[in-house]
Amino acid sequence: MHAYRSHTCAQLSAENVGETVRLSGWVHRKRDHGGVLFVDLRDHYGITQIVADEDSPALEVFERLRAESVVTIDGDVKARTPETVNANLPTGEIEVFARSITVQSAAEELPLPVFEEPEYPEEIRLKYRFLDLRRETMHRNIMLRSQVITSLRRRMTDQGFTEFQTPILTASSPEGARDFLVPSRMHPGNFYALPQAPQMFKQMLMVSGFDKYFQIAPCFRDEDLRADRSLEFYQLDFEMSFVTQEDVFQALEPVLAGTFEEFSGGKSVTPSGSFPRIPYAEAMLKYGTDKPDLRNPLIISDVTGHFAQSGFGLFEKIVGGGGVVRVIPAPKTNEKSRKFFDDMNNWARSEGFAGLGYVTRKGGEFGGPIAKNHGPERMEELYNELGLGPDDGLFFAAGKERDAAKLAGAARTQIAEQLELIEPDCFKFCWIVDFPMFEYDEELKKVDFSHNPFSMPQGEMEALETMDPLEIKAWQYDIVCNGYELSSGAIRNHRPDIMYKAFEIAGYSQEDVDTNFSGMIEAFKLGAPPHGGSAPGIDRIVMLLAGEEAIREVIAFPMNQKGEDLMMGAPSKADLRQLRELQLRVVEQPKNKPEGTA
RNA sequence: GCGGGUGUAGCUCAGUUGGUUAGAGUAUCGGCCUGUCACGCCGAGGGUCGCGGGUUCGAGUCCCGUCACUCGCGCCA
Repeated sequence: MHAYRSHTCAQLSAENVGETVRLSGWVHRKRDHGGVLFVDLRDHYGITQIVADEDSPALEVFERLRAESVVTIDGDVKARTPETVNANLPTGEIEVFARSITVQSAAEELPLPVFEEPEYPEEIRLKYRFLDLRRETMHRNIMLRSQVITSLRRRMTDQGFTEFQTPILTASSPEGARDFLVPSRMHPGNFYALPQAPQMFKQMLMVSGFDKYFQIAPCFRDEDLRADRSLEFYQLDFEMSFVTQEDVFQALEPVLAGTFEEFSGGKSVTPSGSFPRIPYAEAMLKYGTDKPDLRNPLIISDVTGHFAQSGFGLFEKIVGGGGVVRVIPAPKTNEKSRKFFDDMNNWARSEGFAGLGYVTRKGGEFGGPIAKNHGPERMEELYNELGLGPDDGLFFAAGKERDAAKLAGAARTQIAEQLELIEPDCFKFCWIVDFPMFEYDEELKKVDFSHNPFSMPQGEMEALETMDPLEIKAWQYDIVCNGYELSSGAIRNHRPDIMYKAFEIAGYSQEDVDTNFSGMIEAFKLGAPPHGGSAPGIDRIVMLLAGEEAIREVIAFPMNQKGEDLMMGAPSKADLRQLRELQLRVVEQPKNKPEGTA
């Protein structure tokens, strides 16, 4: 017989009654009745009840063994009597009578219980992640992650994509985030950078003639963390040659829709081939964000024109100063108290906005200061234009366009949540397209790239030469699901002449480009195919499918919000020998910075 | 860097208007128990109320500061 087990803890059933078996696992739960004792023995696969009585040498061993100890049991499979069958357990028709027991590893008192799953502080969960991961939900999440990755990989290879590996120790890439640097021992004073994405390499693979690349790629960005963002994360990174934006969409939609359908547990998924394409400008207007949650039925409208002349002085002033007025409907709020509307305004203030105005309407009767000053006839006109009914409220976000759009977007989410309008049990995808190529940087007082400088401008050279730079769109796109940005991507600029011209508009010379991006420019001068791709975030995909609200719940060993690994104790100080080898010295910063220093 | 929330036993939490020796469940330890599956019953140990300062006759509770964790903003595709 095998040293540790003849079966797993999920394998035995009534068919095995009478067999002698060997099981190994963790003591999940122990029920000691004195002369008889039951143990739920757990492994990766499931749970089997072990029983020991005074005829078994295992009885007194189990009596002093704590939960989560690891044991090997030799015993006989016995049928349970009908009244003792546990219908909740797949192995509930049988139990194993322990003939002998070997304690492989006795557990001390636990800092957090594995059994049952109340909320625990993340600090303790992360410090004892190996215990946390034994819990059913976490175990299931991590298994789901593996299955999702397997499915994504299969769907990509089925479409003719080839998986590649690209360097982890590399040079700084031209993404916008802060790099992680790794000192080089052989080149003191020089540093590798960890990839923020394998961007340059995948483009180089296209130039190398490989046509369709993908990789489950680790990426590193040294920026502050969020619930859906960590220092390191994985992307389904892919790139294709001789493609238009439409080709990229047609390649990715079946992969995402297929994977979501496979693992959504019956929730509806936007079908492949019908992901809506929403231009960036439209998204900012209608949803107040470039990552709209389409489960939310509310649509923002611009009503600036209505308030150019208005009895409501504040809006008139804002509009006169070049600002805008946006509105978010609050359908069927006639029964809502004044507190509901005031609370929304307080919420907006707590979020750092100036405030959120509102109009109430009950049975056609308008209420609130905006309606009063603007006048009921003009309100009626506005309502008719917006297609709103006699019992619909209306919230107002006014200010500079950027601020008003942002407030309206946040309010749209808040209102829909309060009114429980978010459609449950579905995954709604959309593409955000036509991102602007350039934007005006208010701080630097100059035109700069708005996203990635290596995207192809729509209209190519002609657009760069003839159009207002701020009007030029890029072949740049994001894919969004339920309000989460899953990826961004682009058709790349593979033409050195267009590259130079684009950088010239942003204020960089040909020499700047040659110096900073020599490898890429060189490659593009020696025969580069038109190409493009995208890179959906794996952690966010699994998070959505697992129904979790933080990617930490689908990462086996995540960091806390300060970027610390509490289990391994990273980051940690380097010892002097290591530093000497690298010719580095740590310069301590004074804790209390005197005024005027950076 | 900034704003919100949280911090009481190993863990989850309660703690009234500022008032006796800070409680419960769970876990741990000891005792009893032959059919449980959240087993049950009896008992015990376990506390810098995050930390520091202040107000007060008296602070877990009020005030100020600070730290930790977390959510968000900035930042970041």
